[in-house]
Amino acid sequence: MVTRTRFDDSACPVARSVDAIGDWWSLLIVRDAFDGSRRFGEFQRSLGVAKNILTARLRTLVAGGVLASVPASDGSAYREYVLTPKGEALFPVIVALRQWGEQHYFSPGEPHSELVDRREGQRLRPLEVRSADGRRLDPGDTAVHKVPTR
Amino acid sequence: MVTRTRFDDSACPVARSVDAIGDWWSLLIVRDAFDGSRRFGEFQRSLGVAKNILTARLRTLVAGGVLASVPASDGSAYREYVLTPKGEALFPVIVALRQWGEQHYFSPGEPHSELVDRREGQRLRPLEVRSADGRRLDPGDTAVHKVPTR
DNA sequence: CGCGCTGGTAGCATGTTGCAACCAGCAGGA
DNA sequence: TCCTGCTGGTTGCAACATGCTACCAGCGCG
Repeated sequence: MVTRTRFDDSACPVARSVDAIGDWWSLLIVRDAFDGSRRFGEFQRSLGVAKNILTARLRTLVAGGVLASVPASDGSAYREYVLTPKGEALFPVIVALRQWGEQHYFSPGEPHSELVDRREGQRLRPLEVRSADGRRLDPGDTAVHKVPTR
Repeated sequence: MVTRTRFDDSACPVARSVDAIGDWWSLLIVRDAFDGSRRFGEFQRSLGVAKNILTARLRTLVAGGVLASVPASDGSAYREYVLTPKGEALFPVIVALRQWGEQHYFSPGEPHSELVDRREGQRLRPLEVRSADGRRLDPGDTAVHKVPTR
């Protein structure tokens, strides 16, 4: 039932993304999906979310094309939830949130889960916003080009 | 009153970020701050959010150190809300959400607000997740290194 | 000194969340 | 075959959060 958007500045891609994801639980579900969770129970245990909420979120994520519901890979009669290409495209969003959290909400040395490069086992390089010709950009180097309402 | 976290997998930086931001409105407030909004009324008109909600969100963002409340720059007795360095560090998060929205929730050619490089006026390069040694990484190239609960 | 603007509060209806209980299908064991 | 436990839900209800509307206080200008 995501027919009506909650945020009416509909020309802004950020608002549409936010509306498409739905809520924070959905984002954490996506994070868990990146971390390898596939089954209802895995998400439920990992998140500690109420089952009815999880049911609803999984449904809207599937309806929104972020997750797909596929037959379980272990041959059982159950289903699994896997990221679609559109869901995988959320990777930079999750990484950005992760890096911001690492930076500002952990004391130095405090243990936390880490996202590492599978080949080298090293932590990732911080995300960088770059211009079309490759210069690093800070917020002040950018401007929002508002579209005329015509 | 963000004393208690809503998400208990507290070793995950993503969860902490999500908890620190609070809700989607807060994220859109931050987006507007990047776009140049500073005054209560600007946020309110831009977002269409109820004023009591906006009041609460601005307060928690200030309490969380994402925004700072400073005397108005025009000399009036009012206050303005500006991003702190911690708030500015959310830039990649907003850019990532924006790019995902542009990619998946607009028809080609559909008008929308654009974030451009101020110097060249060009749209930004898509964010790229890279390893420490600079290789581009897809989700499958990474793994979450869960921390032992000791 | 009156009026409008900004930046809020207060009260209330409604919607959403979360908890707990319940339930159906499948699987394995005795 | 029946018992038992696990997975993946659904349902009902109480509590909380949201959003709307009305109201209000301080500033600033004429």
